[in-house]
Amino acid sequence: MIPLIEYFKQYNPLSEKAVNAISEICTPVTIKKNKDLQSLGHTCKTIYFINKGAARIYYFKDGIDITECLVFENNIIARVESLFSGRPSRKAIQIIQDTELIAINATELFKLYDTFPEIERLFRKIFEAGYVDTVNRVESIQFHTAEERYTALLNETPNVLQRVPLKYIASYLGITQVSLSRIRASVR
Amino acid sequence: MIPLIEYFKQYNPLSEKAVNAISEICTPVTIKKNKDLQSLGHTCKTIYFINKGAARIYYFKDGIDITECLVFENNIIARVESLFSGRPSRKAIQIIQDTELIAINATELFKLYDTFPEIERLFRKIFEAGYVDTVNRVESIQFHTAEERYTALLNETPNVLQRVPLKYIASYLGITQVSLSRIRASVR
DNA sequence: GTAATTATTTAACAAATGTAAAAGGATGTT
DNA sequence: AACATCCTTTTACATTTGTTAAATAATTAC
Repeated sequence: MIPLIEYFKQYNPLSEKAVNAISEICTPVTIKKNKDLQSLGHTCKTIYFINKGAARIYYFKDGIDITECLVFENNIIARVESLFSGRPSRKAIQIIQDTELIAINATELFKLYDTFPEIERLFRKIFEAGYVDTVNRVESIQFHTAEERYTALLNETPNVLQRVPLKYIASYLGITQVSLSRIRASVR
Repeated sequence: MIPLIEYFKQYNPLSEKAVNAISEICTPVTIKKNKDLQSLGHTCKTIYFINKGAARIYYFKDGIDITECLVFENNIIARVESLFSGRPSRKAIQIIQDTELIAINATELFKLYDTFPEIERLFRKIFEAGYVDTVNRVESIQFHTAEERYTALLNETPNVLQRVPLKYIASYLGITQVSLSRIRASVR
């Protein structure tokens, strides 16, 4: 729990009462590599914090597996388009390495918003930051070349190549495996 | 003000007191076509609601004008990456047609969050919806062809061609004007 | 440890998009 | 009305990325 509380405090100070209330709706989860943490078609009702490991959100477009995002330790992962709309998600969460997580019951969390404005504020700020990241991602996809996106990813996450199969990285970058292979060959 | 209050109530019910408090930090603004509403380099401290008209957020990438988003009446427009980070924006807001807006003072708004949890909740929900839209936009850019994105835009905003110059639409779709011209020729 | 499976690279060709330059249209100003 | 300016299209060619298939490398299962 400690890394999660530290993570929260980066965004908003929390009273002891609020920390306790959040702790009560958290459950530790350990999952093995390649397992699905949340499956396609279900409505997202859990927000996860990754203590250790790596995960991705993915979906199928024309039968092809697409990685929407990659998330590593000390970050939260959730299918926001389902969490905020209440609609079933067309996406799934898969564990990429053996991973330790903390599952936060989102239904209970949203109830806590009514009694703890500081918790509502905390998650407001967390998701505002996620919103900003996503706006920046649009810019990155739209106006940087695939090679620029690849080298930027290596800079942001230096050990990503050791942790994530290239086939997942390719679709995350918005290109095919073949194209990524060519870029890697030309970068060498 | 009435369309703005109606817009708010779609997201969250508001007490009369809250409506009054918001009204006090709102200012009507009328701007002519092609004028910049907010200029590049300033920190975003205003959220706008478009009563009538159209606007875009744009920036320069390698000296080329890029449209990040297009916004029409009954929607809010703000440079969230600056609003939520407090950092100067590399982006500007330009008015595309003669436009009537309501300017919401964001600095004052954020102060209202402390006294009116319902207002904090309102804007939390508004920006959660914006977050979802942006996640969907990533998907659209990454995995749909330019032609698919063009026809999707025509469906979402049927009169967009009458309201927005093609040069803005092209960069919004992530392609050049030449490429958009070719797509339009092939769609005919 | 070996076989089977999965992941990655390479090759050859096709399709989409970019670049630069020129030509046509549309719009605005005087 | 005429001129200048800006917007859009077209053309020709270059570059990037996609597609399919095969070859090689790495990993997993027995």
